[in-house]
Amino acid sequence: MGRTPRCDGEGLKRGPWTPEEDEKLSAYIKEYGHGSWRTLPQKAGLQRCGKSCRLRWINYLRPGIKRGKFTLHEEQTIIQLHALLGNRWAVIAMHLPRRTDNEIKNYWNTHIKKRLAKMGIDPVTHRRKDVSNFSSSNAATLSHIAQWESTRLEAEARLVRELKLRQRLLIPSPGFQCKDTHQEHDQPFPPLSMIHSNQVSNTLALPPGLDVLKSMDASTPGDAMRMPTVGSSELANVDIWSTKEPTSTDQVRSRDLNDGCTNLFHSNFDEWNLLDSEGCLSGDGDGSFAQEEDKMYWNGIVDASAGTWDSLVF
DNA sequence: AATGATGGCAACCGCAGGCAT
DNA sequence: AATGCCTGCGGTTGCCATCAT
Repeated sequence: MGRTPRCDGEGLKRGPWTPEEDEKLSAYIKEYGHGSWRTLPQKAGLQRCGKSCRLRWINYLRPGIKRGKFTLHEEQTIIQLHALLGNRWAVIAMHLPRRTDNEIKNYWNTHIKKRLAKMGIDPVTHRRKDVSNFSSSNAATLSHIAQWESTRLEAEARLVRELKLRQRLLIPSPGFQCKDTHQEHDQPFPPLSMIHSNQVSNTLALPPGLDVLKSMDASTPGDAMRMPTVGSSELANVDIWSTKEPTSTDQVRSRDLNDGCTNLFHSNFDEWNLLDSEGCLSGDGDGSFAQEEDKMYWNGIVDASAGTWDSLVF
């Protein structure tokens, strides 16, 4: 494997970007595209290394980037996907259009991680840290933990179900938009007519970010016992039959499936009515939740996952 | 008001994988 | 097959603003 050149070239600037540099970079990319990042700085008249330019563009200057407070939907998507995927920020970012992996990573490290830890939930495993600790904790905390756990399991089960359903049908979920981590573009699935006429490949690759599902698929009995269940009515909510005009006829792309998962999450969150006028999380913006708001927040989780613990059907 | 502690976030570092030669 | 380049990713650092004392 090749060696990565360091950004320590003679006369190369580092550190915070100035407005002038931003303007140069933006203007150049808008005019010519980024092309090779290595050669871009020279062409654009910047005393930066290509890597620095790329980072600045992707995380800050790229059009359509959403900044500021995370919405409840976004936060829940992050938490649930992190429970499934771990620190795979790039994959998680695919589910949060217009957010960068760097921003999500920062938000996790500075807000969510701390909050979960405060509640006695291990941010790494998404499980209770120590049962004995909770024997003396108050009922509200216990309730929150239980809610969190049920929601985590719910998310896992939904992903597995969705995957299995699509594998069984050998079709992807249509209507979902394909969102590249760093470049938004729509790439809907081909219509069923094309699929049925074998105009598209039957290949359904497991999304790279969802490799975990492979192991879950062959889960141990113990793991299976953790899986919550879902009635057939929920499957009906998965809109697998809607069609859109195709732009791709080759094969199902893994990230499309990823996005399907996001929609799945959001289908539950739509029931919530906990957002402020801007659709943002309650709170004062410094990451701390008032106790009452926190209760509502987590109660929303349990509401969303209520009634899904029936029989296990895959 | 001064100073240290803490939090938030942009940016950097180094590794890994894909691809071309 | 080996090598090198380019890009993407995740972890970490360091700066700056805010808060606490």
